[in-house]
Amino acid sequence: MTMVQNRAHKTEGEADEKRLSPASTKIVHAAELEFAEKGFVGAGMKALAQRAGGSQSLLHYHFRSKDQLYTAVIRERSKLINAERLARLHAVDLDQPEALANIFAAFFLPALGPAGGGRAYARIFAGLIAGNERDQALVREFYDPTAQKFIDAIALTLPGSDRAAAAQIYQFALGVLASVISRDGRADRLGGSKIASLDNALLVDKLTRFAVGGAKALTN
Amino acid sequence: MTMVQNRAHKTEGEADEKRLSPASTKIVHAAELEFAEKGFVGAGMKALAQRAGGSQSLLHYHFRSKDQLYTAVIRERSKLINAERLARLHAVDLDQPEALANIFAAFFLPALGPAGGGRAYARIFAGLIAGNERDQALVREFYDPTAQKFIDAIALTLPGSDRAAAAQIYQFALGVLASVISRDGRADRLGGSKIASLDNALLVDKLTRFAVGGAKALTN
DNA sequence: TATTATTGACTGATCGATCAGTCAATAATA
DNA sequence: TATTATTGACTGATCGATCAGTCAATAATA
Repeated sequence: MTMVQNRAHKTEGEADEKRLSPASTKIVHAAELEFAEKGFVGAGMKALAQRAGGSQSLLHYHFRSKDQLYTAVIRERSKLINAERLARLHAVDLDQPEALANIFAAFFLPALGPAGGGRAYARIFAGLIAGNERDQALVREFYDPTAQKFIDAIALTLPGSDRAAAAQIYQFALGVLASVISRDGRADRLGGSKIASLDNALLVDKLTRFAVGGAKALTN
Repeated sequence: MTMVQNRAHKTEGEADEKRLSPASTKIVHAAELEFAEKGFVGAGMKALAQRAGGSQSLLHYHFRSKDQLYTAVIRERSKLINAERLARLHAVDLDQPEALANIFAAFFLPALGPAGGGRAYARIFAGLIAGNERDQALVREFYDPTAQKFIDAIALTLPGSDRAAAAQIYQFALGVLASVISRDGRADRLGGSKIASLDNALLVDKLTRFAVGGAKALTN
C-alpha cells in the first residue's frame, strides 16, 4: 500500500519542471491528438504510445500516470494561450471607445491562432468547459487566473457593470468561443452554405461584435 | 461480423418505438445519470445496471448495446425539449417588436426547465455539443430539425440577416446556453459572489438579452 | 588513463481489474 | 402453453500500471 517512488528523478508531469525534454514534448503532442479524438477515458495509453513512436512504458516513465500526462497537455497549451491573451490584454488602451471590443478580441484570438494548437486542443478545451469535476479543477488551475484579469478589464471598461456582471459576460463569451472552436463549418452546414469554414480574422470579428453587443445589452 | 438479431421482440432502443415500457424508462433514467457523471466511455454497464436496480444483462435485453441505450437517452430527452421549444416558438408573434427576444426565450427556456431534465442531462447535452463524430451525428438527428425552424424564425425576424447569418447567430446562442447549462455557480465563483445559482427566469432573461444584443450587433 | 559506479532513458512481459456483451436457464405473465 | 422478462455465470478483449532488466552516457575512483 506504500507509494514508494522508486526512481530518484523528477517526473516531467510535475509542475515545477520549467521546460519539457524533447522526448516529453513529443509525447505531449501525441497525447494532445489522442485525447482530442477520444477524450480522457477513451484515449488509450497503448495507442497513444504508438502515436508517439515509443513504448507504453515510456509514457509512465515520463509522466507516471495518464492523469498527469493529461494535465501536462493542458498545462503546456494553456501556458501559450494565457501568455498571448495577457500580452494582448495589456496592449489594450482602456480609454479608447473600442476598448471593450479589443478586450474580447484579445480573449478570442489566441485560442483560434497558432498558440491555440488548432482543432486538436480546441476539442480538448471545449470538453474541459463541459467536463466533470477533474476537468473543472484543471480549468480553475490553469485558466482562472487569466480569466480574472479579463473580468477586471471588462468591469472597468463596460459602463454600468460590476465584477459579477462582468464575470457572467465572461462566461457567456467563453461559451460562444467554445461553441465555435471545436466545430468548424457547423454554422455553415445549418445555414446551407457550402463554405467550409470562416477565415480566422473574420471569425474573431464576428465573435467580438456578438460579445460586445451582448455585453452592452446586458448592462443597459 | 453479422448483425443477427437473435431475439424476435423489438428492442426499445429502436426509433419506431413510440413509448418506453416502465422497465425501459427506469433504465433510461439511470443511464441519464450515469452518462452525465462519467461520459459515454466512462459509464459502466455494470454500474448503470446497479443504479437501475436490475442486472447488466437486462440492459442488453432492452437496448441491445450501450450505444443504443445512449441514443435512447438523447432521444427521450430531446423529444421533450423539442416539443416545448416548438410550441413556444409557434406562440411567438413575429410582428411584435420583441419577437426576436421571444424566439430566443423559446429556445433557452425549455432546456433550463423541467423538460430539460436538470443538471444530469444538461451535462450530457453540453458534451454532445463539444463531442466526437457520433455525438455530432446524434445532434444532427435529434436537434437539427428543430434548429432549422429557429434559424428560419431568426432570419425572418432580424433585419438585415439571411439564413447564413441566422445560422451563425443560432450557433452562438447555443454556445452561450451550453456554457451556462452545465455549470451553475461558475460565473458567481469567478465574480466572487456567494449566491450559488441564478433563478431560472432571471437566467433566461440574461441569456435572451445577451443573444438579442449580440444578434443585432452582428447585423448592423 | 583505465576501471568502476551511477544515472537516465527506455523496453517487453506481465499484472489484476474492468469492460461490453453472450448465453442458457428460469421466472413471470398472458 | 407460449411469450416475455430477467437472472447469474461466463467470455475475450482491453485497460492502466508495474516490473525487472538493458544499454549508452556520464561521473567517480584508482
